[in-house]
Amino acid sequence: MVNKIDEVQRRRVLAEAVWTVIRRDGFDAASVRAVAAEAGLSAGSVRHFFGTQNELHIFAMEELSRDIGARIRARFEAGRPDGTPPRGSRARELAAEMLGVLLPHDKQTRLLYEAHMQFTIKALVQPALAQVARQILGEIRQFAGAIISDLVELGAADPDLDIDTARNQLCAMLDGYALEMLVDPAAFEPGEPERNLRSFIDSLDGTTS
Amino acid sequence: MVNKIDEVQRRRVLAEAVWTVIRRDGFDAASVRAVAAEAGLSAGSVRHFFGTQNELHIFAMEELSRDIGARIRARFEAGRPDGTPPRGSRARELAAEMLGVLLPHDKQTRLLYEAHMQFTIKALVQPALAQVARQILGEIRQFAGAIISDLVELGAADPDLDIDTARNQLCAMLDGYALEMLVDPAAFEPGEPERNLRSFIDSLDGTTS
DNA sequence: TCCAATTTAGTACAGTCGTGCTACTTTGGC
DNA sequence: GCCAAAGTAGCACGACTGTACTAAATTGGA
Repeated sequence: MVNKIDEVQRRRVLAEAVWTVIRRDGFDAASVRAVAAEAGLSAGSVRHFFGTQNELHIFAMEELSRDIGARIRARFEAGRPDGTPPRGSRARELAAEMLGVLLPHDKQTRLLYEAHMQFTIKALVQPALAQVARQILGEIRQFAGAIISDLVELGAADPDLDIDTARNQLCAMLDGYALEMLVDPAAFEPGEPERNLRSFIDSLDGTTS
Repeated sequence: MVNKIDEVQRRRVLAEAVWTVIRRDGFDAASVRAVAAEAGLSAGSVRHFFGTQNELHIFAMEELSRDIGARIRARFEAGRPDGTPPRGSRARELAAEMLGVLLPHDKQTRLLYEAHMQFTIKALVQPALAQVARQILGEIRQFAGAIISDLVELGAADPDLDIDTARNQLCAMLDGYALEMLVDPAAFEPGEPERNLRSFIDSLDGTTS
């Protein structure tokens, strides 16, 4: 075996090249040649790791999905360093902070979301991508649901709260803010989406705030 | 003058052909030839009404923006047939109903939004489209703001409500629901987004519901 | 009926595309 | 040093692209 290069890593590099091209020129600009050039390879070499362009696209989107999922789980677990989350007002504050991981406020998150949105919208017309798109949205939904459930369990939210409704509202708000912040970042003052998210979380508390 | 065909109408027809192609295969599939074929014309004929492909794309997006704006204004005015909107709980109910015009629940709205999203995401990588994209988002923002303001003025919402915050939350929720409903319509039960929107509007009332 | 302006159709050109294919270079085990 | 496998580069093919251009068809006014 003369396996000099790490295939897994190489596929990862190519996936990231797809993201870069897509962020710069959109999904359909991610031709085999353009991705190869971005990664500093030849088109023939790319074909050695991905049989078809579609395979490359799907892998790149799945890899992005894995990245976003990992970000979410990392943030969720980091919010509970000692295993026992705080209660009351502090619990809501922490919840809002954790939700911030899903907003494109810093450069890195923004880059991630630009590619994510390009993939997601292309998935509307390319069924092979639709499954992955739904998976990412499902991950966000699950994350939001866990946060809401926790708040109720901790007594930091109205015990009579309709969890499904609150989770769906929160999800929509997250996705909507992400979209709006990508399209028109100048429309928001720094920290504004985060504060509004916090405000929503606080409103889940039945007692008068 | 031998102006036999209506240029305005012809440009509208071509814009709609752009929407159709974009909904079916994505933004970049809207080539001059594909749009011409969709409209039943030749590429040369399309070029007679639009000098370049970019001009065609921008006009198609602006036309869509105008359509959405008109839908919003029509719904807003239809909600006030006698000029004086109702008060209290009925005011909130009406507000939620009006907001429904921005959700892709029926076929026609869905078609409109599929094209809208394709344009919007492509605008992330095509500055010439970005201005139109921000304009549409601004229109939604203005609509949501007007509804919130009305509720406060009518005494149907907490007088101490932070209007900007509520408007931004509502906007994000609208955009997010629209996106999610396009990507994964099966994730929502019939009328669920509308009910959740209503629930949010109701929560703006300071008094215990 | 006929002219002239408008509209349409079609062609041509220089690019880029995905993919299949072949030849070349590199490299680890012997 | 040598060989075989792995990786790379590059070409060829047919198809599609935007745009420029020209010739044909259409049609209303005189």
